[in-house]
Amino acid sequence: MSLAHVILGLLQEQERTGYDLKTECFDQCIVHLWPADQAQIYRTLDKLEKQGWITCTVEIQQDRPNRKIYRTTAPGVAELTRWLQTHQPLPTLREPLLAQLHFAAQLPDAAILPLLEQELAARREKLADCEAQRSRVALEAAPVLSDDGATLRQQELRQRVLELMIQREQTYLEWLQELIEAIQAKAV
Amino acid sequence: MSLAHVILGLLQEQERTGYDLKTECFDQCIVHLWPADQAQIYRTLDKLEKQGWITCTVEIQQDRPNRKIYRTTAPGVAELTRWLQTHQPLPTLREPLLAQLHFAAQLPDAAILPLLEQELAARREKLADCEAQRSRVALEAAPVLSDDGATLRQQELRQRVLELMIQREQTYLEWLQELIEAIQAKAV
DNA sequence: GTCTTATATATGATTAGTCATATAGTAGCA
DNA sequence: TGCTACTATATGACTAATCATATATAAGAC
Repeated sequence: MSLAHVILGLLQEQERTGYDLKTECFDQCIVHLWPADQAQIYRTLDKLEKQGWITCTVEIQQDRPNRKIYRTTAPGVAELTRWLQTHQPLPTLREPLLAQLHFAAQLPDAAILPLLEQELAARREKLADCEAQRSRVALEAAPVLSDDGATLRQQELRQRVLELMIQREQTYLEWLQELIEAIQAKAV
Repeated sequence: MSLAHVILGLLQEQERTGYDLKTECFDQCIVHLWPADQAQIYRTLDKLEKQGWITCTVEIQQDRPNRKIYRTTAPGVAELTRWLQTHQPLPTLREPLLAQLHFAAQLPDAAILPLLEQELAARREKLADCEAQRSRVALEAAPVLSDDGATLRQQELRQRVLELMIQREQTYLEWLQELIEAIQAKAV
């Protein structure tokens, strides 16, 4: 399961609580990479702890609920390193809109077009989100110009990953727009 | 659940058995659109039948196991039409390689490159598969030039869907190649 | 004679992911 | 005073998907 390894990766960067993981990582930078909900994060933390790949210390707080701060162990880091070098099978992607279009020929234009328009709007939002994230990573990168090579390399790799996600969304958007135009021009 | 609707769409085209669905549809044209394994197909057929959206008749065969031939019912077609016009939320995609790269900065080039090369090979295979399918659909389309508009529209839509899948794979491949070159040139 | 492949359906077990809800204290707002 | 929002963890219930295996017959390969 890759979620476990993503969490391992995040905890290796920095010790964190489940809440931190959710609000700082999964809701922000990891959303488009590996979405995970709160329940799954906490359950995976339990699993990782039982595996011995992470440990936790409880921080008792007076004004707020106690926090369980997790960090990686030596076997955890070893497992992460192993996973990082292991080729994963291509993800199976299921795109509802494409499945719909595969069967949509019988529908009139007036039924197909709204579907495409809604997808267009949703995709534009996602693209904007990825672009905003790219800007944030770029800003992070600036102050580290004098930093060590590893950090630079990380920024560069993450930028590239974002770049791909943005390009893919752009491809999708252009395709959608062309399809909409073709249908409007009665070419489909 | 969209699998149910994909099956509904396939059965509306033509009556079929679970085995037909698996071998003719899901293993061939639907693989890259909505992969499904045999167990899931049979269980979904049961569910659709209980829902009253499909019915089946058993064909008794002497030399081979009996076949359960499924077809859509009127409520089933109505449900398909409703679904075809209902906007579905964007799929959440989880790409293991991108997740790995997000954390891969610490790895030496010699560890990252094989990962990228393996992905490249797998993606090339997938692209070839999609392109082969596009050729098949194009061949199907040729004899129907004189056919009714609905069939032409269907071919056109399916071509467009395939076109997008191909474009997305090409984008991915180009990105991968650029990344490999950048790493080899020590630019990352 | 055995092994594999094709035809055909069914089910048990498990994992991964989602949705909802519970608990519990603090802080700010109206 | 009550309402909402934030911090923080936990669990029950469920769906979707995957993996393995069972059953049964026939045809063809070696």
